[in-house]
Amino acid sequence: MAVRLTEGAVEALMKGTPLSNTVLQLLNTKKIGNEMTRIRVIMSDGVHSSASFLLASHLNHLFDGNQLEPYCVCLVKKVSISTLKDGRPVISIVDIEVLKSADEVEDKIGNPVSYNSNGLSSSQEGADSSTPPLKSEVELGNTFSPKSNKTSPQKHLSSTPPSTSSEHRKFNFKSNNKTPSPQKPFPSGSSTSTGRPGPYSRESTPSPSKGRGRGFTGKSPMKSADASPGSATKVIPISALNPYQTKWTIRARVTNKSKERTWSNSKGEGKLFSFEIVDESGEIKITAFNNEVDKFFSLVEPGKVYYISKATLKVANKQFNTLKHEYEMTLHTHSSIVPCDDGDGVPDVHCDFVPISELEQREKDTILDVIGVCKSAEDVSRITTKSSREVSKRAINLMDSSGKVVTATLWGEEAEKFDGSGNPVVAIKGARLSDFGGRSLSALFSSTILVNPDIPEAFRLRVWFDGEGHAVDSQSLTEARSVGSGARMNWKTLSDVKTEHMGHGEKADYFSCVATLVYIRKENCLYRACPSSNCNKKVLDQHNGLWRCEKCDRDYPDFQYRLLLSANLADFGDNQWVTCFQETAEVLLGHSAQRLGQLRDTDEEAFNEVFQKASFKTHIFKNRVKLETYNDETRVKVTVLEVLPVDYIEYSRRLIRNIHKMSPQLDLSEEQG
DNA sequence: CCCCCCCC
Repeated sequence: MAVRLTEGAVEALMKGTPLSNTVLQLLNTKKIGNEMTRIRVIMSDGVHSSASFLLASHLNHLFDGNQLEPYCVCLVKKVSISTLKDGRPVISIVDIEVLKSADEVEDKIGNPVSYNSNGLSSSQEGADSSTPPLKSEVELGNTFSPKSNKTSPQKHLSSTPPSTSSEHRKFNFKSNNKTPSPQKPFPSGSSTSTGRPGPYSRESTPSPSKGRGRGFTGKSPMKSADASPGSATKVIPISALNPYQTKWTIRARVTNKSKERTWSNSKGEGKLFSFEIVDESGEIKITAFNNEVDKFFSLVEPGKVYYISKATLKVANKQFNTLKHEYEMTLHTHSSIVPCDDGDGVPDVHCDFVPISELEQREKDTILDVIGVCKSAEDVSRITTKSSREVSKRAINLMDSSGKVVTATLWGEEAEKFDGSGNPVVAIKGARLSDFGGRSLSALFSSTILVNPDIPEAFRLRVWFDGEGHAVDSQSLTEARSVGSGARMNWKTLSDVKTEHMGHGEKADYFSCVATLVYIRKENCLYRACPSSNCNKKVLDQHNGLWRCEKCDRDYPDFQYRLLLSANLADFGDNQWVTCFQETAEVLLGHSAQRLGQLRDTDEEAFNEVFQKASFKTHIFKNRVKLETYNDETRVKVTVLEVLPVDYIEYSRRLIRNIHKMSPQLDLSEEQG
């Protein structure tokens, strides 16, 4: 039986429509990323093909199990589409099923042409060879090239131009590699591998290629003979630079570039910009002033590799330079910066992302890298600094898969241009950790802010957030309210609730308390609920594979687990049974209802452990209390509306207040400490 | 040769 592909699906997906259950033919796969752990896929609907598909990593076993061989026909059940900084889409395949194996199909269906994200179809050629390389396909790793890595004609500026035109030619971009597609991807070309000659060798040595800028299926070409343009000086590692040696060339990648800035002080005025570069040996900061700004500002592009020679080394001013190098560099009239098109072996920017949940353990003022989904963002605002300067600022809330949120502040232009719509993934390299509000982050002039960066962490977060993360009850490390906002909290001890007869009135009462979860009833904490959104009604097992919702008056093929938790809270004076619904219960237990349902059905031990771990934890509980009559028995019912992490400053203030309540003769001012 | 890293 012939299989019918979902014609038009590729175009729709590429335009950002997250179609489900499309039937597509897989034309090819390729391992990508520095660790070669991501699988990129070319999919075809018979009309168009596209290489913008990425297999979500939890599906890698399908690739490893040789199920995703070329020409197999797949049901692409679920996708998650994200957009790279330059606007190109990445279609993450979240769920897929092979309908017809490669053996059964044997050939390409139809005559698909490659669909480019600009909406144009390339003519003639088959998808395999004509698909332009996505940056992601060649560079996925814990790295990024911050700005565009376009292969447009290189600007070529130098105060001492390259000596020969042949060398210039040699540096031209090597593209359009039409090598027939190898069945297996070439071996990992991790830029930090040590089992091959280093990048400083002048010998012509074969080198595994990361494939930068080469065709999708291109085989690693031999690296061309090394040559530093314009001089006979040796290419040395950055770490070997010092002020006592002047004849050197380094080959390094630009990782961070400042804006052009002017200054004016008693010593004079001028303009400058600075950038940072990295090679296998280390990093160094380079500053250009005045004429050198004009000469080099537009040439130097983040992410690109250059030969650099003839600059001045001076001792780094550690007050303003966070890099480890003992020296920093200043460009002068004879300095030379020449683009190097072959960046093999030169590492990309590396981020050491600190999970948001770990920020509480890190020391204040640490410079670190974070990545998260922008859950929400403030509007931009203008503030005046202590030195009477006006600056724009915008706070954004970043969440990662730990469910923790941290507030990060962007400044100036970064604040103004930031667009948080669509919950982009945001990475900040070199943010400063502050203890404001508990823990928060601030971008510095030296920070790099990346929106939807082209790195696996970002794809992982995208898939996580679009799948389950958006519904997770997050907890912020940054206490949004400062002093006085506690006024919104009606603080009570548990004994207050009783002695003040809270909830006995017409309307419900609301109170907040600090209490410890001393007991959680596991029994009946989960129920099977209607899968339609906002219904939540318990469904009945029809014992025919269907679940009946009385409220919707419908049978469903599935259900969703929901939590309805009964727990006992205690503080220093009393205890209280409370009810937690889905959202609060998930926070207390640290797992989604769905996950707990699975655990209960498959791993009782792990299920029990969740409750053990959640027990004897102290939180701030915001509650509703109301008198309820049930079977002629009247009692107060306390429902937990929100669970917040205990902020120790708040907590101690509250303790003081309570102690004061108990011993009013003590003059304890809350304003102290 | 700069060196601003901010605000609640």
